[in-house]
Amino acid sequence: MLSENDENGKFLKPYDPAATEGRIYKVWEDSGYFNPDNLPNADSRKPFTIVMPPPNANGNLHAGHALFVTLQDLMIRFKRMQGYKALWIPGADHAGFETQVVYEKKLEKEGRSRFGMDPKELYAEILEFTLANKSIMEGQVKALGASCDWSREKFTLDPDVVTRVQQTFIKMFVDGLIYRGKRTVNWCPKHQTSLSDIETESVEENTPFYTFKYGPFDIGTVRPETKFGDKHVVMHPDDMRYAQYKHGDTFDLEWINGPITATVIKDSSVDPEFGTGVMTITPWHSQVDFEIAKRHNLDMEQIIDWRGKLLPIAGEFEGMKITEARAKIIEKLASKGLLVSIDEKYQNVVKRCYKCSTMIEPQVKDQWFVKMAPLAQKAIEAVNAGEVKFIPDHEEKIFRHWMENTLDWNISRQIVWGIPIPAWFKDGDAIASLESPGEGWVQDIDTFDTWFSSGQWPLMTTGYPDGKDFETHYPTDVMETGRDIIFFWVARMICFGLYLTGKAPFHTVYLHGLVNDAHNKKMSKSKGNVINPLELTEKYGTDALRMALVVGNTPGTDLALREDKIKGYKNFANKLWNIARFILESTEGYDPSAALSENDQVIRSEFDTIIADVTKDMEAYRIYLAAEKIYHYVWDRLASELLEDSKQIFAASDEVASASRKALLRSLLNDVLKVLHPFMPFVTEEIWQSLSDTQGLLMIQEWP
RNA sequence: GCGCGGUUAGCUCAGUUGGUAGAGCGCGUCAUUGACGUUGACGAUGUCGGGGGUUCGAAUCCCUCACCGCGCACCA
Repeated sequence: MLSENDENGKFLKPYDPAATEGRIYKVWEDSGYFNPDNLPNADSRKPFTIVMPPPNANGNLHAGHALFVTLQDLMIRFKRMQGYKALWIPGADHAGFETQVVYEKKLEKEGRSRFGMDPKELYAEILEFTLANKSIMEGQVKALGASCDWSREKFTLDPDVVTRVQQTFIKMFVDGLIYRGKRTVNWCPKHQTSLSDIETESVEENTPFYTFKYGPFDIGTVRPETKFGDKHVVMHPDDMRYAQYKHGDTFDLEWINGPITATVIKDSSVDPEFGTGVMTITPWHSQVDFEIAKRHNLDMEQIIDWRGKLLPIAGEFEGMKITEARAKIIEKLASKGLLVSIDEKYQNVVKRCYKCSTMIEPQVKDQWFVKMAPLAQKAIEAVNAGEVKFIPDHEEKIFRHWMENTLDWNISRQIVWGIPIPAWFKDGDAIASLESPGEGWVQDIDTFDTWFSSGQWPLMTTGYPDGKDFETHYPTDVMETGRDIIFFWVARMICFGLYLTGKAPFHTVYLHGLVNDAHNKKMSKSKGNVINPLELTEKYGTDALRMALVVGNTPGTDLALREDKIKGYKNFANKLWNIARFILESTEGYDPSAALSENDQVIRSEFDTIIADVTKDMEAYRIYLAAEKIYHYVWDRLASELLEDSKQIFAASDEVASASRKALLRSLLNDVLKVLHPFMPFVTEEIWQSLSDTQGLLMIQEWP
């Protein structure tokens, strides 16, 4: 019998994750096996590689991080045990705009503002903030049991990454895939930067639709405050109602601030069915109008400044915020008898900044753009060829749909926190170069969209183009990440990978859903329903949290994280603990070579069938099923039936039957620990270390 | 407007190639101090969103409708 003073006396008490996990993690880390080069027979192993999505180093880990760490660690531990050279590369993302937004909020709380700050000073402050967060996050990733190779950890601002990202930019510029363009961009007046199309949210809103008298025409608009400079009236060339007006005709009219001269433009992009079939254009503040103006070579003028206030062209309205100006402008037009009608029920799509919900102001600005069409074409081809597979597979349709309709990507950001764009300007010329091309050239002060660098992450982490891991570990195997960043990240990684190496950076994309609260509502600070995963690991143990995140959680589906579910798996960890205790106690001095009785052989092969089934599920990434199957075997079959049955056998005085059963239980326990290890690494390793017939770390045992 | 999901037990969700419905939590009854910060046995609750079709057989395949969620979208 076990006693308190025995080496294994700990089994007399319930399993204590808090006293176990840190110690076990250190044993693993010290073993060096997180680095696959140190694994037994490393050279003959086939590589299996996962690049960890680098968490944004601007805050604590949230429940979504816990999910991806768990899933990826599961895959890695499974493959490592299966004999692969399993490499999981951790990292951290400086997360350009995201981090800058977080830091600006912090400044705001301190009564400071980034505007007016010295850019170098601001950069240094954010860097310090980011590095501090990065180190906290590393500790949190470890607490979740991540068996990633810390010796290969990368940060998106590592000097080699920065240089390589800049070189990609230059290469794309030379290849004609990046151009400098004066085009309509999504401008956030609060954050004072342009944003890509996917960094805006289109929200349908009720906005009154005004119709004004514009000379002989009635024109409609939802934005009267932009209309000061409108001097072109556009209609469809085939619209017979306006056949008497010829393209290029001019006419005089009374407008907001007095008489102006307007010109008739015929353009087939105008929908004759909409409104009166006539509109005026504001090319500087509307993408559509900009396109029309460009087609007809019309001049364009800025009406609203970068802060969202009216410029001198607005006359008496100069300096007013557009929101306050609108009502006053309508009032003035009405008093002049130019207001025809108001449709109060009009539904309009408004773009908003995805971070602050400020209304995006379209502005014309010189920016760097990536030509997406040729890149997207290659990506679609790769998917068609089966080079990249999506789990769940319907995500492929979503990917395809986006890729087929993708617009050029604005990669310039007017913020300091990011990788500098290696570009130089002189007399309207723009070129890409790391060094100054000569006298008179001025360096671009913009930085890259953070996804321009993270899009190259699988290349950076494996040492593209000639690093030691590139040959062995690129293309990687699985990209496991959130469904919500399929466009931001997955699509771009595939494009960059194909462009730079001709190979997609991974063959499988496993997309998980969101981790929501217990009622399946999205977690948010404002709702106060944010669950901190680290608190859960402290309360229930990491193994319990991991199981709760994994069981029944199908890829692509959101998960409702319930504390009672985690508690259930804490009980399971304890159940396993007590199974071990029972087996240890009742098989003392057993004979490992005892022959199994016929019945025990059946029991053994029954478990072999379960193992084969679990293995199949794991290989097909049906982790949610694999977890449930092994759980049920352990609890319902092994504990509830086989252990109970064994008590009878041990009580009867049949030496042969007892010897057989003892050998059976030990063999079942060993393999249960192995199969459960990827799911519940801590408790299984802890038990493994207490068994007399086992050697080395469970972590590197051969999968049964 | 286009696209993608979902709708299964009170709640949160599984159901891998079509073969008479499952898990966890919760609930009810009984037992047990046992290897078990309990656990075990038994049990109740479902016309698997509505309708139609294919099939010997449909939660599962097809069509259609409804509702919920999400993504994309330059009609002023």
